[in-house]
Amino acid sequence: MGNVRVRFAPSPTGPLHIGGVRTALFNYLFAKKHNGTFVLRIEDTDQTRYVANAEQYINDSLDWLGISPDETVNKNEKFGPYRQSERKEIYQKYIQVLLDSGNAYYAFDTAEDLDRERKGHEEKGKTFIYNWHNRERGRLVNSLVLTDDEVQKRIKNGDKYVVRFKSPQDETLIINDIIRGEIKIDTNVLDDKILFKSDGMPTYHLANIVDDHLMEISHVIRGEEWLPSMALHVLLYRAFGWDAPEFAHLPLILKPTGKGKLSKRDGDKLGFPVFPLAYTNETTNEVSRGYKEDGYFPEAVINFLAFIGWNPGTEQELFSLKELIQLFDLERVNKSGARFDPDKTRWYNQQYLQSTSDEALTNLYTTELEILITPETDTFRPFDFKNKDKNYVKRVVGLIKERAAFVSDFWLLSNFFFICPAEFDAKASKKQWKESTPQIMKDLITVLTNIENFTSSSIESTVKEWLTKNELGFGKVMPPFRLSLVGAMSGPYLFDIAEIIGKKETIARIKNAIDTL
RNA sequence: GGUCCGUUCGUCUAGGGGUUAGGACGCCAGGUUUUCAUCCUGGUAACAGGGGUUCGAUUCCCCUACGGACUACCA
Repeated sequence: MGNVRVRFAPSPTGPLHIGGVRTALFNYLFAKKHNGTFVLRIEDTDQTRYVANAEQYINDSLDWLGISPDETVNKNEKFGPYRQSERKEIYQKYIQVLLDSGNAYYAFDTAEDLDRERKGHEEKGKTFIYNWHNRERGRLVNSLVLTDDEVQKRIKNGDKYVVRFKSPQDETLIINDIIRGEIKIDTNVLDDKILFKSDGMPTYHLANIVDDHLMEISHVIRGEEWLPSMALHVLLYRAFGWDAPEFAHLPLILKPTGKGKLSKRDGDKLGFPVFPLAYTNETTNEVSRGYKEDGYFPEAVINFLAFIGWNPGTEQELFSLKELIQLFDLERVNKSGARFDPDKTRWYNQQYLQSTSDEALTNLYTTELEILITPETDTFRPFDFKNKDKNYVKRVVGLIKERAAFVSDFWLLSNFFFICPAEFDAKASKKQWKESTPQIMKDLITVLTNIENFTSSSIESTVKEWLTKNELGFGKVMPPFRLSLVGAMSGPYLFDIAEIIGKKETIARIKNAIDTL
């Protein structure tokens, strides 16, 4: 393969959606696989939809995931500027080339005129296409039906106009897509798309082709929503006399349930993030959840995103970014859309959490406050880890990590290692705390007091010995014992808990339970 | 409506003219843990339908159905 240059070209209209992130990832993987260059270009030609902090958000997201561009605004600028709003003159120059060669023309139709045409056609059950079909009937006002003098007069007069592409007649285009193969298009069904808007800005189609050519893009990897535009784009390259890049249209990410593609609303409704980073809408103050803030590892997000619409053909599921780069192949990308599966994303994160060292998890647990403060744990997180011995926390983490999928689960799973249970699970208390329990617990305290070497195994053997000697059932002792230390019928192996919190605290908690219950 | 793209377990998918159609998530059951979770083992479950081509089709071709995208002076 020659010099590979790919680009991710989002428009800064809001936070980057997970589908966009997947497109960026596939571009990144393809670039790295072929020792190519990954370019980030900002497509901000629509001034009405521009959102100020969106560009920063895009950069932050790619940085967090570790798939930053090689070339973009303020970074290795070889073909800049990388913001389309700063390339206006370039587009003006190139639209003139198309006008001069007769591949484009001026159109003066107003939005109302066009609406009326569309409605009229619709009523007759026909489809309105702005192309040679009706152009020649002289119904539309453009430089194909107007004389040159009239056109010049209107322009001088300050009349609003757009520039349209003159699509060819009676041709069958055979275009190739790396993922889908050959696609046939009849040029007669193609619209004469607007290339240049009346506000002096190009549309996506023009800017995209001009920039991809000027930036020497070799492969265009983008979402399937662009497939219908591919014919226009190929035609545009031809009109300019340029070689077209290769195209690959990625399958869409669909809603977990129901119809259509994944949207922001689905995340709110089903309780999973749709954005890499949390995002606050500046005008509405509405906050959207992000994978980062929900406690996902970037590696896990990369892994599950890579597997939406692609797989290496083996039975391995877990891959590092490095491995993904090695294995990635556009030929193995699926053609059909994939439903998003929140359960599987959780599973991926759990896998990554299990393979993360206790040391690293302890650091996250004690320092990354934004991970800890999630909707679930927000209500009770009174603990300040600053005064806690780090080794103590690390032992706790080692004991509870296998039960967690997120670092944000840790507090719920381990709070009793740090604070004495303030209340006891009502259902469990009723069931496990009987009339005779207080006396048994008092005896247990005596037994525990006499243990010199307060380790899990010695506590276990001593307590079990005492149990058999006095013919006491496990069921009478262990459940209330657990209830005393944990406050509920859950948690790691009980003797391990006792060892970690220590003899003094263990006994204090049993006393506390006797007093409370 | 028109154009284009697609269709293997509930979901993500492997496979490919002759297979017990494989894996993962989820779900269910058993085991471990005298708790809960994890973990382990097992189970459930699929080639959209109809025509061809062929000795043979889930695999190739056509049609239908269904799903999706696009159909803006948005990208």
